[in-house]
Amino acid sequence: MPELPEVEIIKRNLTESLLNKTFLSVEVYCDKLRYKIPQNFIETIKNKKVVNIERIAKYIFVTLDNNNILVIHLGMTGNFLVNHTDDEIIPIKHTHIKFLMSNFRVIRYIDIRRFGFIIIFESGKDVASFFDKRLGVDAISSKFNSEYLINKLKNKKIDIKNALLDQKIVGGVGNIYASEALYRAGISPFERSEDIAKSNKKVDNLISSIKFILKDAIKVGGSTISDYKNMDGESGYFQYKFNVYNRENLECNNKNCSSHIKKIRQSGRSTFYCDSCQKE
DNA sequence: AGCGTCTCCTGCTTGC
DNA sequence: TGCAAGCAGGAGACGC
Repeated sequence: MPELPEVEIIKRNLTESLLNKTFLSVEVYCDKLRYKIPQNFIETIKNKKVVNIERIAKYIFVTLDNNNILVIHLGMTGNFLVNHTDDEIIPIKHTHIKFLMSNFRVIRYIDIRRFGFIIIFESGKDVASFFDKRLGVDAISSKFNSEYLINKLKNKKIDIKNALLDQKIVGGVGNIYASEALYRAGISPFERSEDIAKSNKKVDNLISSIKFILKDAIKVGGSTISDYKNMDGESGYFQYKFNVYNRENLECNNKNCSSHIKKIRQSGRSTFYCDSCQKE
């Protein structure tokens, strides 16, 4: 599932193919994504040049030379596949949008579950007001610091695992890296957010664990990025070496620990943890 | 207001 | 073997 590291790699990949290039054509095969693709989508993009691409949390922002901004979220299964027009373009199921760029790159947006979306904003101001309500700071930015996090957690009764999933608290962490970061920090997923906020040590540890895990995953993804061109588009995401995620009943990777990884449900989401390394 | 649950979607896995 | 149920998860909607 694309969380911050996967989105960052996809953003870097898109930058290579899109930046300073012009959309020659756009084809929409399915407009029913999380938000319906608007009627004017094609005409808004066609013949426009990409002047900037950035990522905040799990969002990718593509700025065009008419100042319009494409805001992209990959949902659960969204991905972009890049080919050259000279390549054999193998048809792939669940291809919803196809872009042809002025550098003869064919970029396909593929999204099996269609939880992703691409919306267009006319200005940066519109983008800001959209995100003010629903997004906190980016998890690997310097703005994600102890003062910020303590402030966000201090009155929250929810489990810390749930807090990490709340994009208004920290942007970019999803269900997989939330479990991984808590394991690395040695913090129980059940610990209440307001209690974490009372301990500077825990807060600092949690922040550095989150940043370490996300940056480390970007490094791993970065080394496998060349495979993207030849990918079949079905799997899509690189595999990080998880310590807890999807490791139910397997031995804890901590050499000094003889426990096994537990899997439980927290607010309808699976949480993986080690009950001996992660104590409240 | 704050928090938990449901929902959208498809494909893979599990169980009868 | 075949079918149906269960599960996976991001984030907005909804309900208490």
